[in-house]
Amino acid sequence: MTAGRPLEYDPNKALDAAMNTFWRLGYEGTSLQDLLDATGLSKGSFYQAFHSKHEAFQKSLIYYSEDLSGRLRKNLQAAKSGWVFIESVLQGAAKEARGANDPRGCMIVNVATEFSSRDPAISALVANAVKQVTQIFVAAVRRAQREGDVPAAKDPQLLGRYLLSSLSGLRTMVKAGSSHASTGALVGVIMAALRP
Amino acid sequence: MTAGRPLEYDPNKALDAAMNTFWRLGYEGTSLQDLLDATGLSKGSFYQAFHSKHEAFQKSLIYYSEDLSGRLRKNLQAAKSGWVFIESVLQGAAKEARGANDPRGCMIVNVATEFSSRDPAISALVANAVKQVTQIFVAAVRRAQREGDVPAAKDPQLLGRYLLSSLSGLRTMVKAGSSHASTGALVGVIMAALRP
DNA sequence: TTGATACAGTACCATTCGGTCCATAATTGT
DNA sequence: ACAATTATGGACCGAATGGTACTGTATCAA
Repeated sequence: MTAGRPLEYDPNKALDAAMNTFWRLGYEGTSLQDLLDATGLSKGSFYQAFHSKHEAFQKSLIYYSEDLSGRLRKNLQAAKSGWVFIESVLQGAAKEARGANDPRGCMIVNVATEFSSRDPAISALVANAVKQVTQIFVAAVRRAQREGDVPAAKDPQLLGRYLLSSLSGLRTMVKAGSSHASTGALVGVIMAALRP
Repeated sequence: MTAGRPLEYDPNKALDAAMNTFWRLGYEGTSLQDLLDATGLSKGSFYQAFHSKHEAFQKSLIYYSEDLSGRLRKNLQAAKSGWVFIESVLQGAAKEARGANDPRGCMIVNVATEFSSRDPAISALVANAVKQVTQIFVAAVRRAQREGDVPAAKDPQLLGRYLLSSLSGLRTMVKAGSSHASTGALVGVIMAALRP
């Protein structure tokens, strides 16, 4: 009954390319042309795949945060301990410190910064993504408490949010031009707050 | 020898208006029309005062960071103690949590996030602004050490940078939609890292 | 008065913006 | 073979972009 010419591009690849462009340049900073160049699609195909720039952006944001959450969850599972997981995530962010390639930071944070609360749909996506990631950090703290690296008396919810906040602060420092040495040392201070 | 009709607008007011617009909407997000509306200038006057959008943006950023540094320095001097100063700055940021008015965050952070290292001139301004503010936090930590609220053995430079990082993390959480209750509690955790 | 400057307004510029439309090409089930 | 369905690239769209230039007119110092 149905039929039709098959797609010549990989929809997932296209989404990935679009996402990376938005990640790098922000929403306003990304022109339609940038997206066409990145995805390799023609205008027609682009508007057939995503129906507008705005929708492409939303899909990109969802794609990014699901991918991020997935990787974090996997890393937490695979990690030797909750403590080590937390430390490696923070150090990973610190290590992005600027070389030739400019650090893109976390797309969720970038979007939150660019849009604030101006766009309700975007705000909801951001809030949801933050919730997901927070839960992972909370889980990591709980595990670290079970493993004896973090005092059981502390509030894991609070510490989880603290870690997320610290992580995005770290990323901002990196974007603002801090050296790797500088940001690396910060990780120790951040984690000291988890200790008795 | 020279002469001419005097300015009818207050250049400082115009700069202030431009700055606030950029602060709210970002560089790409601000159109020339937005600037004309905000400053009340005609196109002619605008290009006579600032010579381009980009230049207006740079002046706005400088104006913002000098104003910020000035206010912070004054507050530090007037504060009862270094500790109290630090706490009030952090609580101030936490208190911006979203009501009807969307939080604008810190313009320096917004700019760093929007531009990353794409624009060297902007990067330099950001780096300089960060340095200024960092020094104020370092001074606050030093004072808190003298006053006995922070152990003398700690590295004030490191703690100063930690505070700035934490502050911008906090602001990001606010922008991402965290409640006041949530961010307020974070301040305690952040400051715990300064304690023995 | 003269020369210099600044004003508001507007007409204009090329370019880019996001987005639509359509004629053609490719694939399918019948 | 054929109709139905879908993808493709490019022509085209109106609006907005940042920026220039030019009008008069007003206000000053010398």
